[in-house]
Amino acid sequence: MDNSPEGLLRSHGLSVTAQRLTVLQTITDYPHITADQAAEVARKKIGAISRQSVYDTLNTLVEKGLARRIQPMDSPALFEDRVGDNHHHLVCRSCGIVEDVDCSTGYRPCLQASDDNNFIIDEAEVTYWGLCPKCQPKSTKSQAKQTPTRKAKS
Amino acid sequence: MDNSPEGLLRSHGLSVTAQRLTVLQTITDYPHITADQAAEVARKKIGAISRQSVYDTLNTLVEKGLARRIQPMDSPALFEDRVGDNHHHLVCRSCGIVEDVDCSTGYRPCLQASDDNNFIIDEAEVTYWGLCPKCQPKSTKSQAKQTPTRKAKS
DNA sequence: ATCATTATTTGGACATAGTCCAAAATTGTG
DNA sequence: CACAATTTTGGACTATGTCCAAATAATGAT
Ligand SMILES: [Mn+2]
Ligand SMILES: [Mn+2]
Ligand SMILES: [Zn+2]
Ligand SMILES: [Zn+2]
Repeated sequence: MDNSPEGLLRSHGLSVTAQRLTVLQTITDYPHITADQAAEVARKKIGAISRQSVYDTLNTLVEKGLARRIQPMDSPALFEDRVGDNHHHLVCRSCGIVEDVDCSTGYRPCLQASDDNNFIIDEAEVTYWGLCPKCQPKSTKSQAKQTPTRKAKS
Repeated sequence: MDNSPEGLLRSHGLSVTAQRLTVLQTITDYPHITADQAAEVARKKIGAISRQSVYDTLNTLVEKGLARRIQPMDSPALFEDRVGDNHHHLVCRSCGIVEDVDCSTGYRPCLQASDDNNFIIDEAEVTYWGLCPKCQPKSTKSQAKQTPTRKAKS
């Protein structure tokens, strides 16, 4: 009924547990975190939590619409608590950092397919690939030798 | 030098092997195929091919720009030979079928991010999610009970 | 507060997709 | 044909995630 984390869980029919509260806090603190990274963080906060519980919690949060899962190529799934706005993502090919981008047309689905092939489209998922500021060649200055982890496509 | 499959491989510095020719033909015949499915098809054509060789060939083809890899959520990587046009994809949440969609603005990157966060963007990857014609509720008629394999997001 | 019921958590096994590696086979070259 | 370089093979291994049944914890009703 209130808007505390506890109330948020209860209002979605979920019982309140230390594990869920911790995972929920974790994806708020660290948007675009992997399940295993979230487990690490959660363990620092509450001492122990099973891997399965982290996965269960994340899956439940996604089901209930309290979290969103994205899955950039060559990355394990990433979780965030920013939901409902169908925002998009910028991914750095070199360091893998993920940044949010507002949906340019505001609402989901935000894009018309040039031909919808008679599909009923409910979502347009957009991933922008490129180089983040830190990973960009620094023109004249001595350039840090980056080993790209994700190669640009043809 | 010519435009046979053999010439295509040679012109990219690759030696010509039965395995490569077969995998190349396979992704032409079956766009959006998985590595394991491609292995199955290839085996029917030439009797035997190792799983590793299929993966190696597909990776090499992608590196050389002769194939493209896409990775819809909850799916293994899919390969196709349609390259260089940065086209997009429609994915059915129910049956998983993947269809091509032309890039609406013609050239890559085809979309401006609303804020590029100072990234240098080289590609905009778009995946449209929805229901294919076969998986859509058939209004009045008796409706096949579909068990969606991929749930719609909040 | 205590109990009973239900939901959650745990750890271990299992599944899938993919890579690493060294030996064997094949390809391209002279 | 023979040699060197490349590719293929099969088996082990890794990473990410799910399945399962037993143990534990949370909720609702006395
Ligand atoms: Mn985000
Ligand atoms: Mn395609
Ligand atoms: Zn970067
Ligand atoms: Zn379908």
